[in-house]
Amino acid sequence: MDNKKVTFDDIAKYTHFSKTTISRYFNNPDSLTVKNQDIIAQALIDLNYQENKLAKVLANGKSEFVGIIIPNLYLDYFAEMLNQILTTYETFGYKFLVFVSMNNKETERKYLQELLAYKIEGMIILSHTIPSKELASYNIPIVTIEREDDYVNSVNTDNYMGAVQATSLLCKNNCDVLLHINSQVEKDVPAYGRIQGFQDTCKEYGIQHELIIRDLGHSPSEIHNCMTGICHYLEEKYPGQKKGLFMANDTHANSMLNIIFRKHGKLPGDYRMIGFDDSPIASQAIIPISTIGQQIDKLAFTAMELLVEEMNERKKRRPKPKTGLIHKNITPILLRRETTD
Amino acid sequence: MDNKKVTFDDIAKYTHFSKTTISRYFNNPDSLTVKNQDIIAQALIDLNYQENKLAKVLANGKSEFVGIIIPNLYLDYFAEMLNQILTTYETFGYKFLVFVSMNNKETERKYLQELLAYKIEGMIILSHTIPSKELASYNIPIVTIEREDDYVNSVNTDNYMGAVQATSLLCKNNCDVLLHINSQVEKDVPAYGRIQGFQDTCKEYGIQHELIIRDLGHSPSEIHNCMTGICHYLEEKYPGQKKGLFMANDTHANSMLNIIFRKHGKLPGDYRMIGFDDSPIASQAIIPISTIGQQIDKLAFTAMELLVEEMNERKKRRPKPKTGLIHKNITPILLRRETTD
DNA sequence: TTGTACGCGTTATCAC
DNA sequence: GTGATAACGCGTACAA
Repeated sequence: MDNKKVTFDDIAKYTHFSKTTISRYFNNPDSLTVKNQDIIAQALIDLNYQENKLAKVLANGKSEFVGIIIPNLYLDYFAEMLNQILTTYETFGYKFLVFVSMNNKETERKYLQELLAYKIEGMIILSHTIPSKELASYNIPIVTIEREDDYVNSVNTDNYMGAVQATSLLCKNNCDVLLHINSQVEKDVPAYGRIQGFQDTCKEYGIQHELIIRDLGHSPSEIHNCMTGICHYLEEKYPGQKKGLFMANDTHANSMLNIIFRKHGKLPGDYRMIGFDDSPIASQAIIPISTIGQQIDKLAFTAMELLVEEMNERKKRRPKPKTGLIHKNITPILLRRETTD
Repeated sequence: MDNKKVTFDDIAKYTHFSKTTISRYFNNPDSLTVKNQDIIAQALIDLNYQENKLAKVLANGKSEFVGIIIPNLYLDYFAEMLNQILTTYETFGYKFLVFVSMNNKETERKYLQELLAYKIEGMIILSHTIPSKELASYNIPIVTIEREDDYVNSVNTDNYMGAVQATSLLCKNNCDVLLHINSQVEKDVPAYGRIQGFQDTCKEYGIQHELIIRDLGHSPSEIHNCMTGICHYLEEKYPGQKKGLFMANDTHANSMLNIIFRKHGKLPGDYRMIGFDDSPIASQAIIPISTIGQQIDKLAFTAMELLVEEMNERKKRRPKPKTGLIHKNITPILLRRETTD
């Protein structure tokens, strides 16, 4: 009813104990007699006490806040990642302050300041505009996921292995020529492994292949147009040959599949295709798309695990051992569906 | 470098001012001489000061926190909604503490307690397990989005109007029979308007129609199986007739479309279809799906607007006028694509 | 324009 | 087992 906040003082007066005892009831109950515990417990109910964690933070420094900066939520890779990170609350108890950066550097810096002002104990960074060197300079526990990580701890999908799996499968599907269609990727970001893995594997198999790097656009229609162009290109350049397409992600794969399917009324036998991510779109496509499934749950959980370790370290020893950087790799999973044999 | 936090006291000593003056520099700079402002500004840089908003909150009560409880993030309706809500930070400056509830009542209550403990100024609720009556009893500014809202302020899509638009379009497409396929929906949730709007409009047009209410399942495969069954049912019951399908959402629409398309190699002329939500899947489908687009950005912004008003009210007048509940409606937009004429 | 003193709600350090 | 009392970092009357 009343919004008047009841504090330890109120409880103390009500029970004729001191504030200290009330505090102990919460933080070290065993140091009170069972009887007195009951008295206080009852008082909490009578007075309808609600704890104030902010005051607690001010007093002991542990905010139990973790900051998150994520580029967006319309890519379901990010949405699902955030979902999984938030879910770790059940395990670790950390609360999350989340900011969507839209890939703007200045904006991100502003968000970083806000997060620091709220005394977050650590942060998880998924956006990629701020160099890891700068991130590291904030001198706060940080784990990045799937981005440049030269100066910070990180968790990444083993993109290289994923590409190897995808490329190998296409080879075993007896394709004549292998294509990897991707946009320009910097060499220092984990996703570059998809390109590297594709090339290495093709060479290892000694199979004809081509790397198609283009600006694939961002909106669905841009992607669609670009894929249409590439489709024409392929049919002219490799007529009659069995083409194995390793797409950069499931969205692109779906777009390409739709184009081919509408053209031929099916996925012709001279096309095999595999995507990346295991987005919902992959299984909801006109034909379920084979893909390399990122284990987003594991990525998220591992990231928090790593971060929690770091944060605990901060709380204990003064002389932090300053161990080297930790980069964890999560192996993706090959999901065979209907666009490969 | 050092993590020793520098406080107003440190700045005060460094500049030979008092703490109060430092505080004023931030909250009422004009009350200082320009010269002294500069001195303090320089000191902030020299000492590398970082503000502590938690202390500020404890002192003045304004946490600038808003709590969010959202069912999940794998439905992109929720993901996009969260995206849009978080984006309002640029406008209103409120930070968001977000919890994913997975539709568990006890879990949600626990989250509510956590949120209250962090002195949130208000909350936005998208999950629907806790009755609005209980929510209202927490006596804190609340806005719900698209859920039962008998006792709280809310923002909802005008589902009824959306259904009217969809149904009317199918009528104008000269369909012989109209079908609305949905799962069981409680009458007190806004989405029920889709069913009501469909029925009313059909009656108004005097057109043959059927309401198909089934448990449509949750996983993609469950949905697929269910849609397959319904498809058979329709083709047997309404052979040769032009069927206008108003699907409960785009995911269902896409699933149904895939089934029909794979069966006939196209969307036959005796099928028209329209979905709901304007999810990405709608435009990425094998044929772009006509749909009723929820204006998620407007829903989110309006919700925050409403919440901010409430929160400001709390900060000012003691005798809050206790005005009646506010339920805002956002009209959806008909998006004609290729599954309707 | 600037300073003093106290309050915000909790924890930590001593005592008893 | 329990209780004073001083932090924690900042805001805010009230003075000067």
